[in-house]
Amino acid sequence: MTGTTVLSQTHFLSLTNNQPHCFELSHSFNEKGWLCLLKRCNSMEEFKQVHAHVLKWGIFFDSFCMSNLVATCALTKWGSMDYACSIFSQMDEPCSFDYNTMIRGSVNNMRFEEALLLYVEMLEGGIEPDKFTYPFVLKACSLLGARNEGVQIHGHVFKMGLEGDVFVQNSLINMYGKCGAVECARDVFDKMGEKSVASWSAIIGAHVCVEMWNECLMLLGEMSREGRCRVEESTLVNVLSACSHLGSPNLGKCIHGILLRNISELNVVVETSLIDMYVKCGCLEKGLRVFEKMSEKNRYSYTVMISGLAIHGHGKEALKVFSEMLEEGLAPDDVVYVGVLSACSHAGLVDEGLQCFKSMQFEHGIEPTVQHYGCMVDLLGRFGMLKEAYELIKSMLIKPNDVIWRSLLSACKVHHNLEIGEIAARNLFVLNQNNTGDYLVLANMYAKAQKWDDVAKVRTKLAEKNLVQTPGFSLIETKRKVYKFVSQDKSTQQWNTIYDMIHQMEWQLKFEGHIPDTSQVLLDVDEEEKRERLKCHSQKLAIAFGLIHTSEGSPLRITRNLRMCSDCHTYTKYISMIYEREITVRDRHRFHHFKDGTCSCKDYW
DNA sequence: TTAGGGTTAG
Repeated sequence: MTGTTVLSQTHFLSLTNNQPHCFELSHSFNEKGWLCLLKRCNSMEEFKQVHAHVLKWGIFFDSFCMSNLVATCALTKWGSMDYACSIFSQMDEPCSFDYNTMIRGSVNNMRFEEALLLYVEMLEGGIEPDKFTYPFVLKACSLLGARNEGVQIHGHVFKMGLEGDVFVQNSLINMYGKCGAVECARDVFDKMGEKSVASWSAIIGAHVCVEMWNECLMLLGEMSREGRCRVEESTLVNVLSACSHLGSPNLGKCIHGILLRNISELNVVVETSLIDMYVKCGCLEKGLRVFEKMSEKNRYSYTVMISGLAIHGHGKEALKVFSEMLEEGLAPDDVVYVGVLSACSHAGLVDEGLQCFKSMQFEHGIEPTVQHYGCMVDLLGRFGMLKEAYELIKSMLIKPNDVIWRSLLSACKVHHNLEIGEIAARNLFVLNQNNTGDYLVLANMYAKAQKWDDVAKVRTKLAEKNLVQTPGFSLIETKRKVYKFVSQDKSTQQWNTIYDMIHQMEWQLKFEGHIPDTSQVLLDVDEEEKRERLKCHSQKLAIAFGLIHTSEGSPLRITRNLRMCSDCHTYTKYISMIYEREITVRDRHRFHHFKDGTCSCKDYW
């Protein structure tokens, strides 16, 4: 506990951790004693008293003393950047040390523009920046996403002859990475002599920023092969994020192994990343095991667990974990409520969702954001309560975005309500006219209602706008390698074998009574062509590849970038039964676990 | 004279 401070004319008394410190000011203050006192300050109150005495003793204009006052004020947790600025402004000749302190303090206090202005002021004042200046100036650029400024500063680094400093190089890699210029980051990295762990973390982080997940994993491999740097937690957190995005549990498990071998006690950040990786890779059980074993849980860990249970359709369990979080005394925030409401939505828990939406606002004082409304519209809409969903949108205090209207439109498609669907589409097209998927959903609804003129109108609009559909793809991992398939894909060398398998599967499916749902194909082609197109959707190609390259009975895991079409959903249910395989598919919204001809979503998705 | 540098989860 930090107690009160009483500073008299002759004594400085501070109660730190209940230990009184008493100094004879007359003996110690005017020499090095003031530095001692400065170091013992624990609050601005105490600092101001030391400052007052510095002024009283007339040592204020000693530059060494001023530098230390500024540094203490700008860099301690309890300090004040404004107060530091006021002392700094009184300095006649601030040196590079003072500028470095002020730049660092500004960055730590999220005052990034100010940090850059200080740097400019420093240059204009003819004060030469040193190797300590650049890491923080570059950090300001990364956090501002200021690539142009970063490039100029990179030029200054060369001019100053500091391009060989490992900290400056690491900062450059980070700056380029955060600004999305991965090639420039790579250039700095490749030219480095000795690389530190931070260099590897920074370059992997740079690839994470631009979602080059495979490259992240390759870099980790390179790092281990080089063997000079010990892999640290922070490096692996980045790689775990790559595994989550790739949906690659085997690689994720390897990383977990490396962590367990190298680090005796994992910290809460790493454990949270592990849970996130496992649940996003479809291994909910493993995620739960990590979660249960955690010695310390915070709001982040609860959020990943709740959202994880949500995307696997375990709404009731997600609500149970949420209750545990509240019992632990952790205050919920807006992000955890997004997880809670989406858990209700994925599992069709309408009453519970409505209840949570109310308690979020009235018990916990959290204003609903557009994401919360999105979850609620999704929850009501999926359940068929389309009028209620529409009423909720109309009652919103904030402007609904395209995601909200899209959610209503897709619910209208599922429940065949063209009237509200058209309202949703109209509003949606005001906000976003360039999403091909939206036009296709509307066209699909018209097609179901046999309104062919309207289908034609939507198609014409698509053509006029020159919109191209986002190419759907499916990823599958076998033997620790991730393979990517797009619809009608013939790019792989083995395409002949894969298409033979597709053909074989088609016969099996026909025998079991599967009828392809050609309404999913909105092309003006005959039925036969539609069936041909349908059977080569990326997910089916990935399944065929998986069946060829994995041993009998082993599970298949597929990750997709888009939502699954209903034909792929039915098809995969049949395949799980015919080939006796458990198939987990992660689409844009959630996980589907197919087993013995059924899906864990119970066809509610 | 002083102190100071990179990276990490929903």
